[in-house]
Amino acid sequence: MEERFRELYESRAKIIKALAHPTRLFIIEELQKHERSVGELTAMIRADTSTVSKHLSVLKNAGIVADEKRGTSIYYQLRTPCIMNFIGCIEEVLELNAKAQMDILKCCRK
Amino acid sequence: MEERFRELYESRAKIIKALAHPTRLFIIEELQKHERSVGELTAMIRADTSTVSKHLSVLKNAGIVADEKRGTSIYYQLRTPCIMNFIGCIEEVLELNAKAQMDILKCCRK
DNA sequence: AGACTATATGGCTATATTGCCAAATAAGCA
DNA sequence: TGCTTATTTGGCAATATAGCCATATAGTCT
Repeated sequence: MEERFRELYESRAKIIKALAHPTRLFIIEELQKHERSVGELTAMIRADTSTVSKHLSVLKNAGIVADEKRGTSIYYQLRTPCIMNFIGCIEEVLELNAKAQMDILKCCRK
Repeated sequence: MEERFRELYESRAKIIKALAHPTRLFIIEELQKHERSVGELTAMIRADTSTVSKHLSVLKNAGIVADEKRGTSIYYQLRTPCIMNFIGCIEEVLELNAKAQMDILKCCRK
């Protein structure tokens, strides 16, 4: 693997890592419907504000969401909705896994 | 966020986490072209065999790749090629980020 | 200015991940 | 059987991440 390739994969991995957390996946799915303020998200997630804020800043640093101050709150929105497509693929993996698990159960029971 | 939702996001995050590493992204891209043995991949990546083997087992546990022993080697293949689509979206994020960076540079220079 | 609200940051501990080495396993072959 | 090759596993040190608390910042309102 050549060096410049390694860098490309590194950049991609950084973005993907930003997606790789349950809370952040929730946030992304929520933002796809609506833009949301930190407070609104915090209420839905039921965690410390600071925790939610940190998750948002991870997403923002990765360039996945953008924020906009309006009135007294800061609203976050999804910057690249294509992110959602990819959830579909993850779901496909999960289904395959579940199916494989079923097969194991079926085959070894009479 | 209700409990059962949390579990769904948890499952998704596990899969995504398995993708979130440069070496594993390389492996996935490589497997999309070809199935490959551990040895072949190790040669391309130039890391310890044990390291590559562990990366492969992460991908396998997530259900992203499957392995098949044939002859003296174990060949790994991509189980859900849709994984590749999602790389396209990651690329889109990277491009947006780069563009934003350019804008910053342009705007603040005379 | 002072008080209040919304959000972000620093600091900390607990936990997870990475990558190497050494050792274990598994299979094929002399 | 013993040797060799291919791959996996265990152990360990270095590093990164998560989440909470306390604190800081920024803006609004009186």
